[in-house]
Amino acid sequence: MSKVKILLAEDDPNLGFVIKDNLIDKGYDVIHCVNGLDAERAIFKDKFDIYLLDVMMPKKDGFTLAKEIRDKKDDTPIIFITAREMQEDKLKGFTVGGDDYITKPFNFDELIMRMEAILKRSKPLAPEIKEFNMGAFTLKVDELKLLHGDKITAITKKEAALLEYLAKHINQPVRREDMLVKIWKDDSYFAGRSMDVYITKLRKYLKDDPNIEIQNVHGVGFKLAVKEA
Amino acid sequence: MSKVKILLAEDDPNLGFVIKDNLIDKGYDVIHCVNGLDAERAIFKDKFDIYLLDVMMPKKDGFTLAKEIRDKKDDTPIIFITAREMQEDKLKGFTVGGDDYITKPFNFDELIMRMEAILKRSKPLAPEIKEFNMGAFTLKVDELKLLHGDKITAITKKEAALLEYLAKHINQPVRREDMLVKIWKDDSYFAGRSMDVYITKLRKYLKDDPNIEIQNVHGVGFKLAVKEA
DNA sequence: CTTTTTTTTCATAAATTATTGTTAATACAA
DNA sequence: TTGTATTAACAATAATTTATGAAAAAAAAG
Repeated sequence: MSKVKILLAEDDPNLGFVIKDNLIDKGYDVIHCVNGLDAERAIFKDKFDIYLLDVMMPKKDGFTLAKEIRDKKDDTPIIFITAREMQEDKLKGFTVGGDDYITKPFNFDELIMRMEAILKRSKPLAPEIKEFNMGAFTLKVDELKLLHGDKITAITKKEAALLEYLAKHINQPVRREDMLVKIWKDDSYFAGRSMDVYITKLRKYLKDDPNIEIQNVHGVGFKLAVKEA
Repeated sequence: MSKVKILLAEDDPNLGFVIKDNLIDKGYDVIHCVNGLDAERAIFKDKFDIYLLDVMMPKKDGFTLAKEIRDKKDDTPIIFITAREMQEDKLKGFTVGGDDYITKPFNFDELIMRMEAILKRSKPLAPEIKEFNMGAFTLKVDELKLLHGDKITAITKKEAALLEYLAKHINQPVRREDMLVKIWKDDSYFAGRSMDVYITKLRKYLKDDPNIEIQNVHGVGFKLAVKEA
């Protein structure tokens, strides 16, 4: 199991460093942003396991960030940090999709335990070996390999991610938008064109088995269709 | 979706009833136990979606209950309720496998939101399949399929949307204007003509079963009429 | 820093679906 | 019954969406 990756958005330099150091000490991987805009950039660039967002920050507050995260269909856990013991803030935090709330000054162990409690629930969706069978093929996601009989094709990370998504929803249509948000993290025109290119590549890989194909569902997305024997 | 079932273990009769009534009011299914032993019995007898355990209770305290729950490999979410603002209690609660912690007196909305935040993560979200039966046909909205016996007809997004609308109001007239606004988002002359084309298409699909038809209701709209056997 | 691999962009073609135009049929009211 | 508005059906056109090769850019590896 690789390290848990945390985005810490906290503008108070002292508190921020203390939290960061302690978290790193506990074995977490921490990216520390000192204002809302930096945090926003990190959110759109990288993937984290949990967000620790200060509510009051210059440029962009924690609630706004949380809303942007959820708008991206990212359901990564969010814990808010606030200086005030304000009920309205707590409720607002949950309303924008937060998972928990911790008030400054806080006991560091409590933060750790709240984090662990949340991660415990959001993690189990990670089966150790990500392997999918479709028709005559086997996709080994982490090894970036596509197996067909004794033929092994090396594929790229994006190819694997896309095929994994299709394989997870085998024989049912998946929406373009969902795949783009999930894999490209960007539902734009060009991301869409890029995905089309990848669909073409995957089709080439899969054409060895006539029983499996990636069908287009016009105006909706694609479907990995397998004909049963 | 069936009701979320809560075990509430709270010995304070006033507080207990207030919480129970409020939860029931919010649409939850609540079993209320007034001491630790009753709660223990309920835990071993029934299955719940979430536990709300008071820490301080006669006969058996909340932490012990939590430990028993976890010992029987039940990972149902647990929220502790406590009267004291004691850090050690918080930590102990998490240590025995609790998910969250709420201190008396608490804001009821906060409890609800904390519960929802936890349930959101512990529930495997059901995709919710939109499916309609009409006569001998089954419409699978998201799969863009119309099934009739073992015959599967692929239909387009708009056809599916229109037929879904009609199916939702089966055997009752729906106004042209309503369908246009809902599906075409445009109640204009040409949108109306377009819809007529779609009605024609749908009629072709449905003509395999003489018991079902899209009737025109002159000056009003259409009606998906099914003759019962 | 250079090379190699991967990913994105671009241009264009192809496929599919949606809308519009036209004409005929039907229903309703006077 | 007759005139008018509404609806049906089909064909033609338009618009949108997707496919694909090749080139450019970006990222990773050496």
